[in-house]
Amino acid sequence: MALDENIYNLRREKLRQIEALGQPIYRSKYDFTHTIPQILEQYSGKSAEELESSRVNVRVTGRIMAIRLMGKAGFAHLQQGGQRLQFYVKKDAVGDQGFELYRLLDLGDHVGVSGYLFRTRTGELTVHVEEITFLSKDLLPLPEKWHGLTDVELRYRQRYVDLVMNPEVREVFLKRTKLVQSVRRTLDAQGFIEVETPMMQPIAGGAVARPFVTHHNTLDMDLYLRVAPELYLKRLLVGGFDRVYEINRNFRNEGLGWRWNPEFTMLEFYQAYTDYQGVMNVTQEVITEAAKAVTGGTKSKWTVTENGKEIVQELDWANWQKMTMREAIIKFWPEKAGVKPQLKDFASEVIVRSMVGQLQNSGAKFAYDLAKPVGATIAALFEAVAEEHLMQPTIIYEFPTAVSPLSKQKPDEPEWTERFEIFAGQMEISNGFSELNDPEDQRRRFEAQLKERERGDEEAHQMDEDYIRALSYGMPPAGGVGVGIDRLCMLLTDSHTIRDVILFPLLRPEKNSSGGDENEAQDVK
RNA sequence: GGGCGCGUAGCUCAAUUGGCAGAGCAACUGACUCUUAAUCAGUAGGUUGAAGGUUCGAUUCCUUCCGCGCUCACCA
Repeated sequence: MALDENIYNLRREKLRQIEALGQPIYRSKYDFTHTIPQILEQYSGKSAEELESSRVNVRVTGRIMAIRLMGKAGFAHLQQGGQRLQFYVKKDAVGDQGFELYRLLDLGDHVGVSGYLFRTRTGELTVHVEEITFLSKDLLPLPEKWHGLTDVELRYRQRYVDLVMNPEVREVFLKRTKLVQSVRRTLDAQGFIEVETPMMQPIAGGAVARPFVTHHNTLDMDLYLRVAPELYLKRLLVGGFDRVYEINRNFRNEGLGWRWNPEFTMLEFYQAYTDYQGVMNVTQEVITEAAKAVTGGTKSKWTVTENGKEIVQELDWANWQKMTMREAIIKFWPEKAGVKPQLKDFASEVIVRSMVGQLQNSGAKFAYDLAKPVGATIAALFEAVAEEHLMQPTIIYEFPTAVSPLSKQKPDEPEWTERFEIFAGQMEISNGFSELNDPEDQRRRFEAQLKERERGDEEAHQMDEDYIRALSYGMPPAGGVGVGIDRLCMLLTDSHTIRDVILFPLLRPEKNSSGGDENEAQDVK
């Protein structure tokens, strides 16, 4: 049983006693004159004398986070908007009934107090209460007051308690809101329009990932939760919306981890008549502005643990590193793997395979599949060799065609595409490219993906005939970008798990009785 | 799915080679009209995640299960 029944029942009894005092329980409104942050902002600078000479009457509400009773008087702290304000209750000032109510209050209760501001002997700004109004009862005990709630599972399962107890958690989510607001502001100012495209799609396209499946009863059809909005946004380019964006959830039926949650928030935007270089610039601006909105500057802290030691890195969001994927592999080629490859080596499948051999002989962990096209092997080399070194915001550009089914090829090198990704803090946070708009080329790419699928690659892209039809009506040249909002938020708030930037991350279902009940155990399996 | 670690009161944590399961906060009773980790006196709160095993005796050792965390794999 998750509830503490003793305390719950005691507090219900107190609720009855409060009702007996003539206070409506669970009343519907309270007219306040200030929020606690407003009072702190307006009166923190006022001296005791100033407050005394011009009496400031206030009505404020909040949740009681600390309470001290001393016979016929008492102090308590109210919390609202992440901030706290003390109030002082004196039996002489609130009367017998008012003081009886005060005696029945518990940590966590919501009250409204009416009175005037003063400073205590120790100088703390405090409300001298003349009337106290009961607003809502906390029937369950809050966590212990100075350690707070640290159990990570409880923090995620009961985020509401986490938010009450841990101001820094509240702060992260406020920053997340600032981030998203900033992204919208930057794109709106450049004439982008925000749209909403289907979350439920008959074909899960636009990214290579396993989808969630659901079913519509009336139409008796399976639908996929989208893995990306990409193909719909590009249909809008065909339709004449030249600058569109969407900030919304994507769903990928894959593992959970420090940077993966099955549903995550993605910004995607598309701009007609420009290429990957054009949208790269927009993306840099969007991210730099977001960093300013969240941190006030262009730099953010990123704490890395190396060999048990915490090292604080400073990520500079106004200073972008830039290199091609091939250059990155060469630059970060490990010494123990022998001679560095050269740019021209990537054109030879034989040499790329020998690079794989070199890397494996050096003992590096390296997952690859030689049955896949050579481009996929190069991308795997990049991940194995370079990704862990990409700490500062870095743009990696020119990706193999084999792993870029929706990107336009480089005119002079058809094995490579006009595509870039942005990395920071060893995470991929963005992916963009010149959009493939040749319907026949697109059909061939889909067909190549179908072969991968037949080979057993469940994540290979499906054929989307309607998308090809849309392209056949003519899509303007365009660049498009996706930005992982959760990961960007992690980087800007020094959060090292995606669960710390998602209010309600996915968790295993909670058991409704303690212990290993066998029937339930089977259900879980 | 593999490896490592953890699970003790509502919360945060103790408990010697395996020898009576404890503290602080929260709660309850009482005292206290400027406290702020309020203080003081007292009270209550536990199937030590679950099941089984070894043992005179298990929070401690073993097995299985459940849950959580970290990590590897998967996730362009």
